[in-house]
Amino acid sequence: MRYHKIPDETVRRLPIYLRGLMLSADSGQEHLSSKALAEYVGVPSWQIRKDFSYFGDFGTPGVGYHIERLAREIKKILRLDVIRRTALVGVGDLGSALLAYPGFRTYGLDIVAAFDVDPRKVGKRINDVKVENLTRIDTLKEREISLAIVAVPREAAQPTVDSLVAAGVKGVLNFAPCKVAAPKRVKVITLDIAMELARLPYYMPAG
Amino acid sequence: MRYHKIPDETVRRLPIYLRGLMLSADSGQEHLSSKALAEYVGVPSWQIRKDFSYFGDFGTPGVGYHIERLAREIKKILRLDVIRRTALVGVGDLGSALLAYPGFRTYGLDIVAAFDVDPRKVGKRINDVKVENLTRIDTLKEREISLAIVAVPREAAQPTVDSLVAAGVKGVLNFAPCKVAAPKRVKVITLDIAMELARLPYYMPAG
DNA sequence: CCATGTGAAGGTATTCACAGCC
DNA sequence: GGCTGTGAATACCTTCACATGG
Repeated sequence: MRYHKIPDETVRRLPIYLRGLMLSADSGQEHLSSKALAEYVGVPSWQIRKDFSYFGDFGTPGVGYHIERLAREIKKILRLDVIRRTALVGVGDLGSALLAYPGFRTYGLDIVAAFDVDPRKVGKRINDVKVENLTRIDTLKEREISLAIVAVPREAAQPTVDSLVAAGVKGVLNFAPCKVAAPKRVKVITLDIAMELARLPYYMPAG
Repeated sequence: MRYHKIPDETVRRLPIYLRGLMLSADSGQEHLSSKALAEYVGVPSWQIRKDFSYFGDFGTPGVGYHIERLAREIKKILRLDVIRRTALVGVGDLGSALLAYPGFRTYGLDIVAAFDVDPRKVGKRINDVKVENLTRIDTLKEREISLAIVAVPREAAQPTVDSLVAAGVKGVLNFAPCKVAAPKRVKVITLDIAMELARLPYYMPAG
């Protein structure tokens, strides 16, 4: 069943598979079965096969999937096969931590610019990135930066996203705990850390 | 339709509603319609009404929902009506940022203990919490700490969760980018920040 | 024989439209 | 009139079982 529309839930899982594939690439093996990958990532093997079936035949029956090839294909689907330069807005505690966070590299993503309103932060260097004044946000387009991470206080989130959109950004990862509006050509994913912690107690029996 | 089983997706949205209710509580209004709440939180009004319908009749036709009462009820459902003390393991960049993060308070959650293996970090005070040696993790039970946040490197995640489970923790928010195993009486939510950023390009048209 | 890929079945969540109530 | 609560319809996702292919 080639070239079907890929379900959102599958897209959500693709980065997990990619991570697993890259981890298992170190094992020396060239191929990997859906069952073995399932072990790595904690998703049932039939789910993995179903997910992969949405975008073509990449496995070999009796053998498994070619790790290298599958990883490349997933990157292509996720559009991680071209360089994606990312900007960070808001260099507070969380922003600084994100600047130092090595995890983005896993997916070929890099934070190459950082902005803040606070003049005391402007000019600082964190992890090889110089913090710039927020007013310079309009240089993003010419610098070919199409992704942004928003780590500003809640009140500043909407104006921040507005200026990012004006600067030509196409995708935003928002850490501010609020809804932000954007034209639908711009994808916004909001990640409210506290919210995730808040739904844990629901699943805890007692105490 | 009272006392139905609450769908997982509804549980996921409850903290959003709670946040919206608390924000709108400042408006001076006593009541709020599903439509008005929809504006605040960015979830359609029919979805909100459906979600609330799973746990009883809290609204008044023609008037809306009593903000205070609904907020209290949601807290009860999420089991946020009792004190939930939280521990943090791993006081690196991300861990430190989480210690300073004020957002948990929104849900009545507090980080009251922090642990790290690095002796240079032990003894430090961040945001009124003293960093303790990791070996003291076994004191969690007697200190009535049932939630934990894991912000350690990937390799350390599984052993960390193991010792948390041994120390009686019932819920874990894991920031390490990997699957972690735990007995099913313990709920683990893994939040891989880079993964969220990685699925943005998929939704971006071009460039 | 082993592992993939996929129709079909089953389950869950979203969306609609409207009856019922203030 | 306005807004809630909900059955019914729809869409979506998961799970299974097995035919197919190396």
